[in-house]
Amino acid sequence: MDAFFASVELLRYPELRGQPVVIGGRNATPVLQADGSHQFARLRTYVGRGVITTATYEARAFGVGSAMGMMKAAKLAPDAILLPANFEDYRHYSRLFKQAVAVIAPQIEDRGIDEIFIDLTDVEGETDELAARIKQAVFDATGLTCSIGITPNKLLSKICSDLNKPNGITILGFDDIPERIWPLNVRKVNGIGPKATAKLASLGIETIGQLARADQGMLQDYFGAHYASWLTQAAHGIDQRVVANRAMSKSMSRETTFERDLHARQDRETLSGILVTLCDRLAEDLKRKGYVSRTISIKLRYDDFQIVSRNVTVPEPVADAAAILQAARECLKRVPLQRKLRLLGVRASTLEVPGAAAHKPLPVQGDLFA
DNA sequence: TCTGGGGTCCTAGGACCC
DNA sequence: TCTGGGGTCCTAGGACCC
Repeated sequence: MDAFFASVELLRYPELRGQPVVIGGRNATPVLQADGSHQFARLRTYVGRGVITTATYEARAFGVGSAMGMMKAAKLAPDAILLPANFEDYRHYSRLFKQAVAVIAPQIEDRGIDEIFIDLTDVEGETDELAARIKQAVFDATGLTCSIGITPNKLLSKICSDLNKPNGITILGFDDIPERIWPLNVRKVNGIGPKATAKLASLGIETIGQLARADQGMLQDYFGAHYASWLTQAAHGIDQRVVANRAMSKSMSRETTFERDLHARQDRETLSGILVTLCDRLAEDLKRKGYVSRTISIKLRYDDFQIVSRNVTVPEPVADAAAILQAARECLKRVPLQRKLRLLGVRASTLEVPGAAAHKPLPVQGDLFA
């Protein structure tokens, strides 16, 4: 989806169309005026720790974008309109667009709130006509635009879906790789993040084409055999992964960054209240999905941004807030609490659906020596 | 007064079992 | 002058993604 959160907000506030708008923070709810219009906050008035989750393309023209600190963004685009995130709305539109696509092509893999992989192998129709149909269905259901890449596999489609944003269609075959993929920066590959990009740059590798030609032995020395081999395959556009409809979540979590850093002793009451709230919310989430959990974890971020986690496996799966809280407190006892804290989180993993027969995945036929 | 919140997958060591 | 080979589960951290 194109600038998803911001685009959903524009459905509600169409008067903001064409303006730089950013989504983020907690307390920038527009105020309804007596004349029926809204008073919107400007980015320059923002004080606090938030980051931008989404920016309209007009805002991006100022150099602001996702994950940028809002204080920094305010310097680049002080007059941009600031709106708080409404995740309920986004989840609603997320369901709508996914359902609309599913009518045309049922084989779908979820990639988060605003993105999916679609297997079009067995769907009738010409490629370009299919892309147009999908975009139209999404628009009819939501009033929102999306961008589509159609290629032989997930890796290439992910790259291509980004090449013609917003409202774009990119169709590409293996033969097009040298011309259209190899000039791109390695960072465009899903799975090459900031760390790997920096390491590759230090080896003189900037583009996907350079990566494709890189010496395998050198890559192995720097990245290990497994990742090195994946890098080379990726650079050649090779990706055998299937579009998999995952039925169950692996984990669910709730976390929060505090308005100011808190100390385990001085701010004991405040922290305790936050922990209780997080456990309550997590329990709600689990119950809504019908999950129970056997592993409860806590996550702390210290004021120096170091992250630590502790987890405990409980003898019987839990879903209620009190049991989660108890497990979380067990974990907290095992973590150093000298430094001030910036973030606290609680996670439930090893999820099960009570009553459902324990589902063991079938062993995959090995291809190891083929 | 840089740096959110929700996830997935991988690695690696240790305990423990047969 | 020893201490195999296979497996599972648990824990902690890290890279990466939306």
